[in-house]
Amino acid sequence: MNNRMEPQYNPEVEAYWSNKWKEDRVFASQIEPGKPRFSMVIPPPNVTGSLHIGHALNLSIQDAVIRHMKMKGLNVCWVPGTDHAGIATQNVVERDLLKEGISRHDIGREEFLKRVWDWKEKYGNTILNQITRLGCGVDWERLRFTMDPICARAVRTAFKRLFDAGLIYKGKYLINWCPRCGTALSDLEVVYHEEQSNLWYIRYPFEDGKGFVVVATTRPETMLGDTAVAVHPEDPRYQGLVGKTLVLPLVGRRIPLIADEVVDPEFGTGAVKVTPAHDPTDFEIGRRHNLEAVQVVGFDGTMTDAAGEFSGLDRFVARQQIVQKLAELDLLEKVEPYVHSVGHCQRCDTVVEPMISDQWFVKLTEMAPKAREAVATGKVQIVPERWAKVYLDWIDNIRDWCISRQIWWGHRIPVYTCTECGHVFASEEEEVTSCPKCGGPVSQEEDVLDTWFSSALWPFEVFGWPEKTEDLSYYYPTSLLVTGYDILFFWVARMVFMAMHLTDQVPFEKVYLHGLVRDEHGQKMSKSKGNTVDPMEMIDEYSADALRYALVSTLSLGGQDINFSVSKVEHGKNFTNKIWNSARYVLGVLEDKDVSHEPEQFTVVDQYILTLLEGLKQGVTSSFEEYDFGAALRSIEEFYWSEYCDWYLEMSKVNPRPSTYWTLRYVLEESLKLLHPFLPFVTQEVWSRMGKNNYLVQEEWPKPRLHLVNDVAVQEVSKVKEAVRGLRNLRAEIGVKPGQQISVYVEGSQEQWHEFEPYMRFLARVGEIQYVTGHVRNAYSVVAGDTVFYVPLEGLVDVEAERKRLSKKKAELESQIRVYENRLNNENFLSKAPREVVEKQKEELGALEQSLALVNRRLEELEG
RNA sequence: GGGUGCGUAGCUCAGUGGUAGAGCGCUACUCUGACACAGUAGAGGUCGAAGGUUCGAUUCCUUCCGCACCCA
Repeated sequence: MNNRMEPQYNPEVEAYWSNKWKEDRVFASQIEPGKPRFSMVIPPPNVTGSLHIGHALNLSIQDAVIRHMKMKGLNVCWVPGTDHAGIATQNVVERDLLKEGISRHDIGREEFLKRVWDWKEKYGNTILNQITRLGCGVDWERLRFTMDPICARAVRTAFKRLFDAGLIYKGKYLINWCPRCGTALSDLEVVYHEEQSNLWYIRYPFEDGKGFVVVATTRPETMLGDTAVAVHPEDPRYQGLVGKTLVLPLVGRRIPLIADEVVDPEFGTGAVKVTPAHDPTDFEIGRRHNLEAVQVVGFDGTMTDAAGEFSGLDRFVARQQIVQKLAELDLLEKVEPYVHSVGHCQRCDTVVEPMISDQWFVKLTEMAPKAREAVATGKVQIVPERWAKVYLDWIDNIRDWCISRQIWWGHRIPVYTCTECGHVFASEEEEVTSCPKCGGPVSQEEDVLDTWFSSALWPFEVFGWPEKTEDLSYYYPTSLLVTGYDILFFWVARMVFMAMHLTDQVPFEKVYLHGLVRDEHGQKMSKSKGNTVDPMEMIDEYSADALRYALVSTLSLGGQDINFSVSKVEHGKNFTNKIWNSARYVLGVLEDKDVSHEPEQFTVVDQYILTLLEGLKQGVTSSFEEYDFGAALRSIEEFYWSEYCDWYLEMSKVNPRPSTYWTLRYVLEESLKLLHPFLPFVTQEVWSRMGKNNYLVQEEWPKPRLHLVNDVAVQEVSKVKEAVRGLRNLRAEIGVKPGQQISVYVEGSQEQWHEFEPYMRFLARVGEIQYVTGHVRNAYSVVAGDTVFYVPLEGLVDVEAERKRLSKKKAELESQIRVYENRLNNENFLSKAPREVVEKQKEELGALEQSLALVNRRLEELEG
């Protein structure tokens, strides 16, 4: 017995190992010319954030991949880093300022940025420490932050190249505006939720006093900015009226009644108000019909001077008052309850206001073909494959990307205007003081770039782009990207766009998109629902391995969302303890044994476990190749717990031989290697307890050793298991005390069973064993395959109980036999099914019939 | 409106063209010399519905129903 190993695994060792991996630079990667490499960049988490359960899943998968690849002998490089997360970070720091009662405008841009950097220095390491704690094998020497000078340089260069190529432009367009954040947003940053509201029907009188047109709207406050009313050109209700002039209520503006194809005659009255300054569809109508755009909602969310008497009111207050006023004037025909979808700011959930504004855009429409081709041709392979279609559909409907943000924290747009000659130019220099044309003074754009603009450069900027570095040529394109499907458009697609244009290469060869983590009943996790789980609490309470187990073992090949539950983490912890204790036992047994040489002969039982191990190695390796991490982990657990521990370890206690010791150790070691990518800590800890001085991740990934395979041995042992199970079942049913031995008379082949007698004795608590040819009186019986085991007991056998047991077995066998008979009596089956299938069915039927015959005979004997 | 995924044991999920498996939960027994974070035995399912393909469908196809998500 190895006294150094405690009876319970103590996960406190995890902190020790995660620090050791870091200190010993186990995952630091250097260029090794000629050696195949495997490179990956972390999806950089928000620097202000802390690890959430989705990160934990994402990182657990990547770490499993990295460790597996390293064990396969590749030069692995996993680059860690954090993202500056413009709006989110700015919001956090602004909130702090607010506590002091000041706004960022009070202290100015420079001072504000200083505060953000201070904040980052102080709290920005939180998430990095958490990544360490999870056990991630990242290359810490390559740590990057998206605001590092090298990344800033990459952003400027990327911007300049796109700008000079005419792929970035500035213009006045209708964009999504968040009045709370005070900035433009891209289309992707707007989230829509259904809201219960009203449809207001408003009368717009004709100028000539002959009646009115009723328009239906969900946004009465914007009527102040209406510059037309539109109907569908073929709508019979408005034939002959198009072209007439209406008087805009409350404002008095003369506006035309126009016809436009986009109007849906089914909506409301078929007539809609047109507000080009505050609605995307109306903006388009306005362009087609040369309508004026009157901005009535300001950038702060209050009504502008153009709103007349409502000027200065919040847009929602204005809505109430306008409706009330219309009602007073008898211009409100009716109000209907209406559910519609309203856009909100992804960051702060404020209702987004469409605004016409001068913003910077990337012409994704022009960049799309190359990005499309990369995926369509498989240069970038997306796993699971179905996401490729989603990606292509998105690209086929792509729109230009609004990249300017009216905030301070982020990469400032590197565009300068000469105040002398008016020359506008982009520069990759950090500081630009004079105009390259006339030498005059210049002023830089105030806005910063969308954070995703810089994230889109991540896979190449971390290796030194735009410099032609050795790192870049060795590690780039990266081998794999692992991320959640929720940022396919935000990030994955944009990386492909940028990489194809700027590096002429794909950013990564493969993308594995995993699902999102939900709560145990499949509900989305959210703070408001209170069903979130803090991964760090899970680690503290159960261990990082246990958490990783809970996440990864739940993964399926289809990339479905996974339902997280604490009970899975608990199970993970139980599993690590099982690993610990089985190793504890094996090491105890092996203490004084020499297992350095592979034996020439193995027992059947050794061969059984070795054969299953070979199958497992093959299965796990191919699961890795298919990105089926859940299946890989589940199959190792199944093997390790249900075969190695439950059967082999127990059988090894019976007459152990030198081959038994060797097999015990070999299977343990190979299992630890297979498990290491998933449960790095407990496997490493056990590995070192085995006296190994290296890191398990530096071991070679198990290779096939086919000479150890023996399928006959597996079949033989299966028969032993069946017999043992039958005898245990009998013991339980007739209430034999666990400690009490039973005698067994075997009616079957002594040749077959003799070798396994010791195992039967041990596993089923069997004492005396005799072989007989006829039936045994006063005994219970167990039919297993072609053998009957009789178990005589002191005292009388409960004939009724025995009859019941056998009848149940008989019924089971008969129903199975019926299925096989039906099949084999079917002419079509015999003629059309493959020969080997038919043969197999016949064999199976034969075995079942043999068992049934034995059961029937026993039942008859009971009568006699 | 267009698209995707999912409906298998009480719960959470694997899985396969030849009458279904796991974990948790449940019942009974065991602190048996690695592990009670464990072991042994057991109960529990017309694999969402209807058609079709097939010798044979829980598995492949179609339609429908229900749930979730994405896009407009």
